[in-house]
Amino acid sequence: MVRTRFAPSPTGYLHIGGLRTALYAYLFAKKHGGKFILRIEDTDQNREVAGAVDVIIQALDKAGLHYDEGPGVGGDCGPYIQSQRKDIYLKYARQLLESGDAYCCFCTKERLEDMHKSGATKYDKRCLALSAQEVQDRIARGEPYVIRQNIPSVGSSTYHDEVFGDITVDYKDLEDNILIKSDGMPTYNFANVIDDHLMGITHCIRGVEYLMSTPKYNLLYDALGWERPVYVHLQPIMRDATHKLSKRDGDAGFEDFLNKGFLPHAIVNYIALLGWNPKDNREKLSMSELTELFSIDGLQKSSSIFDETKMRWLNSLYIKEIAAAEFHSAAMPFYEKYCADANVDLEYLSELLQPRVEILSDIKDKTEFLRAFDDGAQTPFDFSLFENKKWKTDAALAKSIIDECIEITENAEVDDLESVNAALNALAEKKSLKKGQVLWVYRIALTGAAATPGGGAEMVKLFGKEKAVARLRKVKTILDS
RNA sequence: GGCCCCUUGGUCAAGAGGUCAAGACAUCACCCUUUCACGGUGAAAUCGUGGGUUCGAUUCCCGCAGGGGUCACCA
Repeated sequence: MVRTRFAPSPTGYLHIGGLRTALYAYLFAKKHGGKFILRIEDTDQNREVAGAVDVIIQALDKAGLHYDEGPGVGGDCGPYIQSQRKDIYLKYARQLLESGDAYCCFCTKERLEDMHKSGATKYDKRCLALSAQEVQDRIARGEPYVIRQNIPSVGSSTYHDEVFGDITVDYKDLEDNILIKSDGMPTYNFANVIDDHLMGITHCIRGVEYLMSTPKYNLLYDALGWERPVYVHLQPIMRDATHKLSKRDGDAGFEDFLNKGFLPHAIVNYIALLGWNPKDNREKLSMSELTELFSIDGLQKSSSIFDETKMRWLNSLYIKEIAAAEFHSAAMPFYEKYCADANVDLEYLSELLQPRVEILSDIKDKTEFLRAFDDGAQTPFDFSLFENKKWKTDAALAKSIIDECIEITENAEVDDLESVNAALNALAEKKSLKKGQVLWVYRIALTGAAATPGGGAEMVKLFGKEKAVARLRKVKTILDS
């Protein structure tokens, strides 16, 4: 049975790269009828962030990555939070101490620092030479110590990675890393191995930053007599050619994109395609399609650059297909923020906006005309907007038909778009103008904006007759003066 | 710096010795259209570099360059 895991450290937000790692682990497990597990790696007590675990849990839920075992849902291999598993690690550390695969180290941070200053790139194994008696005495004296992994000083290790192939690393390039810190907590290097084994993880899917240290973990698996998992290392998602997506630059949080008005699945769909492809040309894929198509041989060896523009495009596809009511409620927070004083039919506004926004926050710009017109200025907008080179219109033309426009609006059956347009067409005919000329002038007079989410008739319906007429009258006053 | 990894248009990418080197986003043009958007058609744009191997290299090998990763009592 395939078992994969997502093992984030709780930093207070879910990184887009982390989400993609989680997604691949999830898809791989689901594709093979296996289990997807969430484990929290919080062994660094200095980095604790309050509420951070909930942030991750909620984000995974929104993204649709439902885990089978983990905090909150339980499972047979709990607890799933490493800080609650302290004793477990200690037990195996002792076993390693006995077999000689690990040793106690009393070197102070100062000595370690001095070593590095004098050019050393790794720990010199000094404490490995300590006698059993001396170790015992110093522990008894209460001297702080750590437990280090005893890595062979010669030889090399080769292992297979599913995306990078065979990776060989010389032992001399590996340090005797710390397994148990002086506070008794394990380091990632240790906890990760113990937990992956105890939790039955069969496929270890994680970032490339662990590619080089994997031989160390393999040594641990071997020393403990455990079977190594299959490794799948993933290249990072980049902001540009030389920088990773980072929290610091504000372009890395899943929640940030949600707040910008991206739909959760659009984000998931997009990042699925960043570093993986299904070998056919489909790009808009549901979770079940992703599950069905996912395969590690579609994984990319090189890193890829995050392109928000393309994600916007994908998002627009999803926005167009959601139900009108769903769009409306998703748009609500943006109306509250940007259209609070607009006094228009918001449901109708949603109907007009849904096919025209790529992400929900586009609502701000798309509704600019609702805010700009009524700002109390003498001229409600720049009348040069009446000028249209294709239709050959200008303010003078506007002036010549503004009375009729007002009249049509006053008599309009506002909800009946066709009748309003018919009246406008009749006006064009009467004045020997082209349809477009009248319609352009009418829409501009009504909205004062070069681009609006709909034509003149739609705008009248949106504003309501009273407001539409008031606007036209205001324009007439200025046109006449 | 040592070690490990990566390198196809602006971006995501297919391609695995012989292709006019797919497709998508973005860009531009045209069409549709009362604006914007949608949609349609089309254009421009790519194999980092130098050597090999081969009848033939984007594809295989070596070097170089560029980029990334890693060398913590962080994960």
